[in-house]
Amino acid sequence: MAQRSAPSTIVDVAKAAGVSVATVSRALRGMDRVSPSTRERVRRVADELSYLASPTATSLASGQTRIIGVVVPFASRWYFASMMSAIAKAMRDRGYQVLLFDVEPEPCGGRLELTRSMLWKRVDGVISINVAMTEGELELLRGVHVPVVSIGYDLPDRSSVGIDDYAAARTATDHVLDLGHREVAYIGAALEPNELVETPRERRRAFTEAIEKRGLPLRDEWILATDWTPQHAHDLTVDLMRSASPRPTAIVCASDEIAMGTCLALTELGLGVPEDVSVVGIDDHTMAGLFSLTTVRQDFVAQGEQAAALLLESIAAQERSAFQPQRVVIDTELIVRGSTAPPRRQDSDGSG
Amino acid sequence: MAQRSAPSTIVDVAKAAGVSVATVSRALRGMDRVSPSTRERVRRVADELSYLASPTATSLASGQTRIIGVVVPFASRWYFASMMSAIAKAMRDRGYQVLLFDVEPEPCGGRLELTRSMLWKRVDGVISINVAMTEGELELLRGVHVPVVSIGYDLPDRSSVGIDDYAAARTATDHVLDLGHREVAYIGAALEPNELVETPRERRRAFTEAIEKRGLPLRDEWILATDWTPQHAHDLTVDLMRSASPRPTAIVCASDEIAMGTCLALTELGLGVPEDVSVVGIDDHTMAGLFSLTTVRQDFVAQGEQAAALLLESIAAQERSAFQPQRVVIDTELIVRGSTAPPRRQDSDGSG
DNA sequence: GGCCGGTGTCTAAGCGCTTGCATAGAGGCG
DNA sequence: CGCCTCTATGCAAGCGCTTAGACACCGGCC
Repeated sequence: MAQRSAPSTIVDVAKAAGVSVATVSRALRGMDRVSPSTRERVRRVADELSYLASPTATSLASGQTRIIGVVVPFASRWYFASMMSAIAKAMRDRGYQVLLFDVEPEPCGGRLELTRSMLWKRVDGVISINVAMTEGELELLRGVHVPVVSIGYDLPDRSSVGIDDYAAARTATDHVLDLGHREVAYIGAALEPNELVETPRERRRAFTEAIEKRGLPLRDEWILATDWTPQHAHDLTVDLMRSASPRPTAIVCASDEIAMGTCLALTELGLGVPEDVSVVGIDDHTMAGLFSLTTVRQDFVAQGEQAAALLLESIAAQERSAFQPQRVVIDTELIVRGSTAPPRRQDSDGSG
Repeated sequence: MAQRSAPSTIVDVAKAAGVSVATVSRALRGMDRVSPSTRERVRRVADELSYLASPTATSLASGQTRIIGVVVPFASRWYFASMMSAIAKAMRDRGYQVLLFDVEPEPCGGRLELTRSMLWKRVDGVISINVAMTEGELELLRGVHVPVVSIGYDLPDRSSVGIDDYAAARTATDHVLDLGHREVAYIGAALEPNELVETPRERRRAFTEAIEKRGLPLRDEWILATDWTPQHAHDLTVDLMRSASPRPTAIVCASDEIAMGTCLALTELGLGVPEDVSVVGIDDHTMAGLFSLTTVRQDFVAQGEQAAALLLESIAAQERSAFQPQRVVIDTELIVRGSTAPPRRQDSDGSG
């Protein structure tokens, strides 16, 4: 007589357990005001009927979807994919699922903007990874009362997690400086027009300040800006090494992908890494080991965890309307591999 | 008097337009049995109230979530991230959102299995990218009546899209063979225990058959299997080139990531690509150009589009309970870059 | 003029939960 | 022994939509 076809609802469980649906709901969700024996019985019956609360019904009634959105500018790029994956895992552990908002720009035209229909009553919160939110989007998010935490940059009145970009780039630069390099170039990222995104600026500032701190000359033509792609970095490196005289003996890269492009370019030009040129990156990319790349590692898992935690806090706080934004900074770590070494002894030193 | 705070519901629109909620629902969803004038009025009122149907309520009432799940074994790897991104875009164009099911194996233990709670009443369908479904999962999917389309492999009684793995690998192999290479190695992927996943097997078979077709000897020790990572490919390449005698003059790789690992290894060993060894891959990875990699390109956008289309068909067909699985094969294309060239003239040819 | 088939619209019954409030017992207390 | 306080449970009103079926109205037809 048991209906194997139709999945059982809370009503079935209530009937089978001889209680009201309200009690079933309470019992199964671990709320108080349910006697231990009733709870146990309800649980057993629910199990037997392999009852599972309908998420859509639950959402409608409770107003919560247990889904969060993750906004990324380029879902297929390594950094974003890695971060997304880390977030998805952290969220899964907390009982949430992740909706993908890939706002990658179409060939023509700017990136996709978040809309009310993507968010409203759809997600309990949003994690935005390094995407410069427009003023309109920020207002939208405020309007639909969706908490946000940002990764990699800060949003007004929102929690955020990220690494210390300045410190990471400073560590990378100081590393080659400590090895004795004095002719050091920097390949970074183009500065974003959006003021909120500080990574390109901060990393570059760290580089220039590290150079200046040692009293070394700062050459503008040795500070290059990419679109973060290895290809672009490759091309810039070729130009740089062809035209510069003297040539830099070390190149600090704002990311490992940039560094990989640079390494490939150097090899192509017949320059040895690190014999002729040292290269250091930031990230600890999956392929960094392959390139023997010295780098400053950032921890995706930790960032995903923190972002998840902060978002849930924001959600909870919103309900109590008692929200205090927080900033969490995750440590980075210098990983020394084979792409950096002291500069080759110069026959001409210039000094004296 | 207008409540800017509370978002308007269908009831508000109905009142303001002087019709019943049923009419609003019909009018807004473009159903028939609504007079043009009424429809127009309802539309205008809805606009004015900036009404948006609550997705949770709609889902509860209609039984559809307009969300699909994408199952990937490693969300952060390039292939999966690219495919996911393509799917997300194709689905977005069709009014669906994408829920991420990253089933990446934990350090210890197998991969995460899909559960009823991840699927039931949550997604209208699932696209599974190259993940070997267990028998339990297949049954689960059947049980919850969630249509599935698979990418990169076939599932019994379900639609699928993919490239012709055999043809792709055959093209790659024939390419180096046509260039005159006779000492050719293959670095592929370990064969999956799951019978459904044929990519590793098919690509390898294409290689061996191409070799045999030309009457060339097949050396087992020149057929290597990786876990798809460049690092593994790198290590295998180093071993191969150190131990083999004679050495292969060309290496066919089952993917571009493998090919990149191989190229890096060769460079490290002081071997030129393509002067000493030609390398060909499959995929046309974002970084393939950087490595000047000759490769067989596969089109992610087309695959994502097709998968989306097939899934929507499956969903529609399921409602009419008239489903016919389909298999769509997307063409691949040889992209010749600089990593392949005729073999260097051998002083010893061995022949006669 | 009565009958009929369309249209356009409404009524109301769900969809399957959550939750505020009412209530029935069970003790504890004076 | 009556009264009050708690605790465990039930009742029922939502949550905001979809949709089957009822119904009114209209013109056309014999």
